Amino acid sequence: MNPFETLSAPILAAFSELEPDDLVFAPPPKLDMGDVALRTFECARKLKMPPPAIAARIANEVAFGPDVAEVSTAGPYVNFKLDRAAFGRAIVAEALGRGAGFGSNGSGAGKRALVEHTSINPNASPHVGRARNAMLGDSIVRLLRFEGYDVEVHYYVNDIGRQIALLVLACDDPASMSFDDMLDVYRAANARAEAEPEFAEQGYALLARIEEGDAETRERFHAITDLCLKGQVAVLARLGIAYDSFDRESDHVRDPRLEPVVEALRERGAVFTDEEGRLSVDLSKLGHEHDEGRYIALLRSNGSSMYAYRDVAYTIDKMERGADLNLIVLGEDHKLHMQQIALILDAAGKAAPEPVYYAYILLKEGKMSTRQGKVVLLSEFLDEATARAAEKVDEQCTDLAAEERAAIAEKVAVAAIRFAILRVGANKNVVFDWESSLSFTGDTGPYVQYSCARIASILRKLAAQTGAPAPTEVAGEFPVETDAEWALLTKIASLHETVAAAVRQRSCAPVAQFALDTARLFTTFYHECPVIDAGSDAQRNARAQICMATRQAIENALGLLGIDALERM
RNA sequence: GCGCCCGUAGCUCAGUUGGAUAGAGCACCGGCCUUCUAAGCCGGGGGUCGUGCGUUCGAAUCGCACCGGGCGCGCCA
Repeated sequence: MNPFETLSAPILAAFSELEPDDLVFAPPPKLDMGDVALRTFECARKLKMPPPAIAARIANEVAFGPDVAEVSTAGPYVNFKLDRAAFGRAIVAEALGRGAGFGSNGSGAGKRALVEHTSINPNASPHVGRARNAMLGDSIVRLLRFEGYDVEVHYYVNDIGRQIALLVLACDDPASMSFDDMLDVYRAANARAEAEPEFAEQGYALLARIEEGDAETRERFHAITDLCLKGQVAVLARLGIAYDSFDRESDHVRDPRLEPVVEALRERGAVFTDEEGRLSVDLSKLGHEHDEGRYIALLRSNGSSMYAYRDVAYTIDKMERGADLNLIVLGEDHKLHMQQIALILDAAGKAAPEPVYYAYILLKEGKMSTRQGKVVLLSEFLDEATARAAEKVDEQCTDLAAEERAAIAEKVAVAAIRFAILRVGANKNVVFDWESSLSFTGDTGPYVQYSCARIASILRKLAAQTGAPAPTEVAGEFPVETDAEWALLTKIASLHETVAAAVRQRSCAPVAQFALDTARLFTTFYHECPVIDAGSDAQRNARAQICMATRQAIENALGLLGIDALERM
C-alpha cells in the first residue's frame, strides 16, 4: 500500500514511542536533495527532543534495507536517496494490480451513505449556479462509492411552493407546454404576481387546496412539476449525474412522526402560538444564541404546513433510512435554516444530516436570478462548449466517424465545466466568465484528458509495433533513470492520501488538483522520456508501464470528478 | 446592526492536521512542430499572502481587532 513502509518500519522499530502517523514523508523541495524526505517535527514533539537531533539519530542509528541508498540530514529533515527502480516497480505494480480500485482506502466498506443533492425547484432549466450543487454532490457520491460506501442519492422535489403554484396557474394547458417554454412562463408568472395581488392570492388558494388533499389540484401540480423535473434531469444527465430517488415535498405535508417532535419542543417550553396564530418554535430555548433566526413557524393558523415543517418531516424520513453517513449539499443561503432544523431535531433526540455548503457562482453583473432571467443556463453553456470542442476534434480526428467525434466533443465540454467547478473550494464565490470557461488550455479538464489521449496514443502505437499490448504484470528489470519518471511515480503513489483528504474535507477539489499535477508531470515525462524509442527493451517496457499506471491514476481521479478519460481527442 | 463564509502575482485559483526558497494557469515577453497528438513543452518578468497586533523555535495556515466582498436574518423554499 504505502511504498514508503520500507522506510517507516525500521524507524518505528527503533523508536517505540512513535506511531506510523508521526512519520510524514514528502518530496523534498529539490530532487537532488533526495528522493523522499521525512520531516521530524511530529517525532520531536513526541520524543521531546529538538528536531535536528531526531533527524541525526534517524540518519545515523537506524539500519535501513538495501533499497535505501543514502540517508542524510538537513536540519530537521531526513532526506533519503532510494533505489528508484525498486520503489518505482512497487508503485506501478500496485497501480496496475488494483486497477479501477487504485487509490481507494476502502474506508466505506460495509457502510451505507445517503446523499441529498441538487434538489432544484422544478420550474425552469437549471443555470450553472444551480449545477454547482449537482456537480459537488455527484462528485461526493462518486468519492464515497470509490471508498466502498453503498450510496443512495436523493433529490428533494419542491413541488408545492408558492412559486410552483404561480407556475401552475400560468399553465392552463400543461399538455401543450414544453420544458423550454418554462423559463419564460415562470418569469412572466412571477412578474404578474408582483403586479397583481389577486393573482398571488390565487396561488395561495391553490396551495391550500393541495394540502387538503384535492386530487385534481394535485394532478395539475404533478403535471407541471413532472415536466420540469424531467427536463432538468435530462440536462443534468448530460453531466453524467443520476439519482436513485426523487422525493416529493408534497408527500410530507402531514407526518405523524412530527408529533413526538412537537411534544419534545413543548417540554422544553419552546413552542408557542404567534400573533398570527402560527405554531412556532422559539429556538432560543434550544440553545440558539442570536436574535436572527430565533423564531421559526411550522404550521399556519389554518393548520397547513410551512416549509420548515415539511423539511423536518423529510429529514426524519431520510435519517430513518439508517445510513451510516448522511450528507446534504446546500447553498450557503440555507445555512441558518439548516441549523434551525438541526436544533429542532436535536431537541427530539434526532440527528440531522451533515451539511456541505457551497457559495454562489456570480455573474460579472451580479448574482444570477432565474426570476429575472439573469442566468447562464447549463444547457446553453454545454452547447457552446461542445461546439467549440467539436471544431478541434473535427480537425484533429479526421479518421473518426461523425458520431464518434460528436461524442468526444461533448465529453470535452463536460470535462471543462465539471473540472472548472470542482477544482475550486466550494465555499468560494466564483465569477462566471464565458471566455475563461470556454478555454481548454492550461489548468483545465480538457488538458487532463489530453494527457490521457497521449498515453493511449503511445500505447496504441507500441502495441501495433510489437503486436501485443504492453503487459500489466510487472516483471524483470525496471529502470527508473530520470527525475521526470521519479516525480511522476511518487505523485501517482500519493493518490490514496489525496482521496483520504477529499473524504475528510467532503470535497473532490484535492482530487482535481491531483489530476492536474499528475497530468503536468506526465507531460514533462512525455517530452523527456521517449517510450517507443527508449534505449532498451527493459526501459521501453518500464516506461510503457509507467504510462499505464499514470493513465490508471488519472482515470480514477477523473472518475471521482465525473469526467471521462479519452482515448482520442 | 448581528451571525456564517471568503480576501494569496494584473486576472482565475492551489497551498492536507502550522514546517525547507509561497506554487500553477490565463495574460505579457523570448524560444520549440522532418521527433510517441502544439488542447503541448522550455525559459523570463511579475508577491507587504487585505491591514494591524498577538501565540510559537517557526504563521498564508491558529487567536483578537479592523477594512473590503458574498450570504442570511419573510404566511419564499
